[in-house]
Amino acid sequence: MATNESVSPWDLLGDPTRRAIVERLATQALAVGELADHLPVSRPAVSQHLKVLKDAGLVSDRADGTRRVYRLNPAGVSALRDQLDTFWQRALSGYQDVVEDDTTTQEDS
Amino acid sequence: MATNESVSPWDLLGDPTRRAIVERLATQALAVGELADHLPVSRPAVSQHLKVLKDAGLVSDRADGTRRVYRLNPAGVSALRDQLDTFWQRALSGYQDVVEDDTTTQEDS
DNA sequence: CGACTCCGTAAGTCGTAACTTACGGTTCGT
DNA sequence: ACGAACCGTAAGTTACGACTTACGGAGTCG
Repeated sequence: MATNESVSPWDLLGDPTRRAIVERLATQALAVGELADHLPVSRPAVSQHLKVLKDAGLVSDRADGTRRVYRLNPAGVSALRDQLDTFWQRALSGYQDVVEDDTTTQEDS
Repeated sequence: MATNESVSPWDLLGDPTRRAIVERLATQALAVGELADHLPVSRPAVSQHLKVLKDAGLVSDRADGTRRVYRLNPAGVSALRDQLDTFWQRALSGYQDVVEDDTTTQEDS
């Protein structure tokens, strides 16, 4: 059920609020209310975004009392990035890829 | 003026039609009508998408008789990819980047 | 010049994603 | 057991992007 591929990664990260949530969860696991406190939208809005992210397998949740703590799902993040990379390869194959030739990468990984 | 940064890369590539255009232009330079012939939308729709892509510096156009030939702009593509990479670094710094090697240490619901 | 091709823009319609408020369920503390 | 804290979902509103048709401009060829 995790890492659902039926949703385009562009749809997932297309929303700024959702990107902010992902960035925040990358720093630390947080409850819904804690996320909403630092976002310009209401708490239910955050819940709805989290549902989308969870359905896509990008985040996982864990009960902690009355709170629900969300964290990033490494496998989902990995799958997401793979999909984006796939686009780039499809888009730029047969085309001079001048991005990687830029050699501004500070470190290989 | 090229490589306008005021538009989010997610907004640019968020639309499937726009992604198809980019992928197609990566293969070869094409006129508006030629692009529209292989897309499920009308020619003006393609024109509007090309305007967005051009304003963002992703494509450049060249007059050829009555036709307008569009091609990808390498600098724009490079800049776009940099912006996306920036997001990933911001999102995943301080977080174990498991893209290259992950494990499904996951619990759901 | 006149007809034809190719294209960009204007104007308007429409679907949908994102948001709000309202409500009910679950859990914990006293 | 009662109230408070925390959350998910339903219902409804709204803003906006993508699309269409209609039109006019620019270029080409006879």
